[in-house]
This record gives sequence, C-alpha cells and structure tokens, in this order.
Amino acid sequence: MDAARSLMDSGRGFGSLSLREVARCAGIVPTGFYRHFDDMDALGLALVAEVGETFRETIRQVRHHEFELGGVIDASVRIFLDAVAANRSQFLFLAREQYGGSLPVRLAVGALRERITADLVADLAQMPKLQHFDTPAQNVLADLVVKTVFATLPELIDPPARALPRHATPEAKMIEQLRFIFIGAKHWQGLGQHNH
Amino acid sequence: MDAARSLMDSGRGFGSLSLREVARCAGIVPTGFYRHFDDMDALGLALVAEVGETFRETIRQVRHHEFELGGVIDASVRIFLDAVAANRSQFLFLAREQYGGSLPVRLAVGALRERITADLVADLAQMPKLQHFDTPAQNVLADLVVKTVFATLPELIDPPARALPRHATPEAKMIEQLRFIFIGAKHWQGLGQHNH
DNA sequence: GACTCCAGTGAACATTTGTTCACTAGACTG
DNA sequence: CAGTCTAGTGAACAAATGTTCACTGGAGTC
Repeated sequence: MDAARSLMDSGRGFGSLSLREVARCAGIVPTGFYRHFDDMDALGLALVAEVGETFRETIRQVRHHEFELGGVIDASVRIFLDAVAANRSQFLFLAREQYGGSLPVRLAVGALRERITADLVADLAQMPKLQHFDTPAQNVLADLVVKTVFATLPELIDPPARALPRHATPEAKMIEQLRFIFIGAKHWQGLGQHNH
Repeated sequence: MDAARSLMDSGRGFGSLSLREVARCAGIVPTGFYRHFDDMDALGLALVAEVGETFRETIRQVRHHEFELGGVIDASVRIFLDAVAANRSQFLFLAREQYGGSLPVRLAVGALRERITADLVADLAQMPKLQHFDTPAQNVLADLVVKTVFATLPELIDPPARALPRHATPEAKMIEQLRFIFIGAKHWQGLGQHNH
C-alpha cells in the first residue's frame, strides 16, 4: 500500500499503475503481490478503507473539540488540515481517485462519503442555530459541506507552488468558504422558497 | 476524440486508455493515431480544450438570460444541466479527469477553471446585492461556486440509478446548494470577522 | 497531366504486462 | 522435534503496448 501511494506522488493515477510496478516498488517479485491482494482492484479498495479510517478518526477528533470556545469552523479546519498534512499520501489517493478511479474504487469512495455525510447530518441536527432545518434540508446542507471539503482536498495537498498572497492560504480560504455556507444556513428559511 | 470519450463511458480513466485502444475504437490502425496527435497527452489536452469551449459557450448562454425575471439561479442551473446532458461525454471527461488526469491534463483543467472563475468574478462584481464585497472576497466566493459546480458534475452525469425521493433530483439539490451559498453571501459582513 | 499533401496501411521491434506453477527459507505451534 | 503457515522466489507464457519505417490511394493544386 505504501508502494502504491508513493508511486502516485509523481502525479500518476492509481488506474495507470501496473501490478508489477507496485510489486517492484515494494521490493518484492510480481508473484509476491498475490500473497497480499487478489487484484489491483483489491489494493485500491484497501487504500480506500485505509484513508476512510484516518478520515473518520480525524472527524472524531474534531467532534471532541466541538465544545470549546471560539470559532468551531476555525478549529475544525485546523485539525483537518493537520490530519491531511500528516497523512498526505492517503488523502492524495482519496483526492485523485474520488472520481477518476475504477468502478469498484469509485463505489467504495462513494460509500465512504455517504457514511461521512450521514455522520455530519447527525452533528448538524444537534446544533442550536440549525433547529429550523428539516431532515431533507439537513441532508442537502451536509452534502454541500462534504462536497466542499472533498473538492478542496487537491489544493490542500499539492505543493503550494508560488508564495500565496497573504490571506489566500488554503486554510483561510477554506474557512471563509465554509463560513459562507453556514451563514447561508443560518439565514435560510425553507426548502423551495423562491423569491420571484 | 470521440473514440477516447466513448471508451471512458464504461468507467475507465483517460490515463488507463492505450494509444492502440483508442486507434482501434476509432477504426484506424495504431500508426494512424500519429497523424492526428503526437501523444496520448496531446489527445488529452485537445479534449480539455473541447469541453472548455462548450463550457464557456454555455456560460455565455447563461449570461444572456441573466436579465430575465425570476430566480437567476434556477434558470442558470437549468441551462447548465441541459448543456451537460447534450454533451454528456465531454463533461464526463472533465469530471473524471479534473483531479485524476496526468499532469499536463490536470494543469490544463486548472487553467480552464481559473478562466471560468475569473469570468464569474466579473459577473459577481456587477450584481447589486453583492456590492459590499471587496475583490478578495469576490474571488473566494467565485471559487466556491465553481468548486461546487465542478464537484457536482459526477452526480449529474452518472445514471441516476435508483428512483430519487422526489425533491432530491440533482437539479433541485444543486439549486438548493447554490442558494445556501448566495444567501450566505448576501448576509456576509466582511473577511476574517470572527464571533469569539 | 504531373506534383504534392494527407490520412491511413502493414510489418516489425523491443518492452512490459497479468497470471500460472512448483519451489523454499524462516517463523510459529503442537 | 516434526508440522504447518506465511511471505517470498524464479521461470515461463501469451498477450498487449509505444514507436519506427517505408508504403499507398485519393484529393487538391500548378
């Protein structure tokens, strides 16, 4: 698994890795691969499970900090970014393969994402400021938040390249964007209410 | 280009397509490929350019409808979804390769996305309800909108699978999520304002 | 009519790939 | 100590891949 992840560091997609390549990088002979996984697809599923575990562990950490004073968003984003930095290659795999992967991998990522969204829905239901939300609205909101986080992953992982213009650091940007969403949620008044 | 896009219909990533495979599907011999493109990467870049063109053309249509009565978001989303349906394989390529593609392809998609974001910033600057936004805030907002649209592409393209529970159609969900964002924008009061 | 492009052909090449099979050194277990 | 796993070996296989080279039939131009 380390081998596969490190091969993807150079920009390759998981789907373009060959079994022999992974084995070679892991320092074993091609046939040795089959001692660990039936398939490249099986490897992919294992990688999804791996990053899924660290992802949910991170969410647990966030949830434990929830009761402290100060901006909930700020603290949550900081914890999340630390986890991403600490497990860079895992999240790189997630970012790279969330839509690009083979069918089994994509389905697994989809399932992981749904579990995370469901968890978030449960958390949102407990927030005092969101008591005017019915269940479908909670789902739509949670989906938007998860979507934003997943879609932001690539920028968080790739080398920052050029020096960023002060307040455009990934962290600040992500915080600001989540704030947009939650401000919207606070002032939201009901599904399907149009202002024609 | 048609051949490559149609080969991706079955869930394959562009990076896992072989030159011979594409040629075979296009009905020519492998060497014939080189008459059209130097490389598979060159093909990828051409595909990005192609979908980029139809994307921006769609945005132009949206912009022309901007002055009509009724919900701007609703009309825009509808036009966009029509364009996606009408050019399904092109947008499938975009959705699949926006993060998963090879380095050149990913850079090209990034550039396309930046152009779109810049255009959107220009549009936002003219909206009466957003006059309290300074330039960096406009950028962050536009980036969030574009991010949301790009990240929603996969759900818009994949077969809806199971019958959707009434108000959870992709169109309704996307409209609702964009509404969250713009409600947030309307009530937003300044960058970096924390409520400790 | 002669000439030049142009898209496509077909053979050939050295590599790389996925997968099979029988095998082995070492660690753990009874 | 004998026995069983476990992770790894090495040879072998047909199949597929990217790229080269010299070629050809037809369309457009002088």
